[in-house]
Amino acid sequence: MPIQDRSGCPIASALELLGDRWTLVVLRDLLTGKRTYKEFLESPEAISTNILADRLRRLDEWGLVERRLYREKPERLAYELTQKGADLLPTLQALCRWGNRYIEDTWRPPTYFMRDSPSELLQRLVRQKRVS
Amino acid sequence: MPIQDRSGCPIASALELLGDRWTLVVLRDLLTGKRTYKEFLESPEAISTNILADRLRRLDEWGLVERRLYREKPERLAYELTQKGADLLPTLQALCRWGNRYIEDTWRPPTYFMRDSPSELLQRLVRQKRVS
DNA sequence: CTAGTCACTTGCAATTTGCAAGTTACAGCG
DNA sequence: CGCTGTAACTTGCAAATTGCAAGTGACTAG
Repeated sequence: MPIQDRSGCPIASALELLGDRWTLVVLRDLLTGKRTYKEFLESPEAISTNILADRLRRLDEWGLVERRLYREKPERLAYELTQKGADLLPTLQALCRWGNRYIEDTWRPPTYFMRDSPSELLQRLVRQKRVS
Repeated sequence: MPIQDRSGCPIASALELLGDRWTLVVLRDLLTGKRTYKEFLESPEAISTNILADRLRRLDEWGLVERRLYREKPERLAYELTQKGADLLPTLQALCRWGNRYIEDTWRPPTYFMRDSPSELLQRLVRQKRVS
């Protein structure tokens, strides 16, 4: 639970949700096509299960993702980015550019990740979902 | 102290330094002309003194700021952004745009903050320092 | 009937945070 | 000289958050 900020600063306010070690990593995964709890767990950063559940709950509460059953029996659910969530793409792109420039041995993300607009990327994710 | 990440992801790696509630708020202050410990403390978010000292130490260790005595007797020091630090401006700009769009009652930052390139802003800060 | 998968939750120790108070080094005033 | 004030911290400690391991419930496949 974050401190209530209410300074009115858009940056400080955004950090109430995003200002921790994991939330933006989950966002990165969502923006590169991951959709299930299991897929997030498989990322190389090895987030622990309770933290992941908590961050997904908060992303849902803030309206950056929506939970959607993609199969019943057995119940399986996917987390899908909303426009609000996808609109953090430019922030992640900028952060990524900085990381690539200043931190050694960081890999380059997929081309589409650095090139697409939030809406284009959202479309890409919808198409990908159809295929799988 | 952050977990050593070493996933190689530029985003996750950058979050080793930046992924907390306060570091980017201090960066925001630096990018809008604040330079001393006292000035950071006066920001409306009310960071506590031990956290501020720790974050400034880490920003220094990572090379995003440099400590500089601007007066001896009594010793007074200022924190000055390096190019590496100033190059986070695009990330903060993007985050700011997102905050203004999606979080209610957030104020608009100064025009130059949203318009300048990192180098232009750095120049602006140097000029400002001369005047004060 | 047994083992396996997915999506979690629970318990608990270790770390980090936030708050208050204290410290050091000097300056200015009477 | 003694006192108050300021800048830039540090220290102590309680409270909150994190990380790790183990457990749970619903179902499926063999």
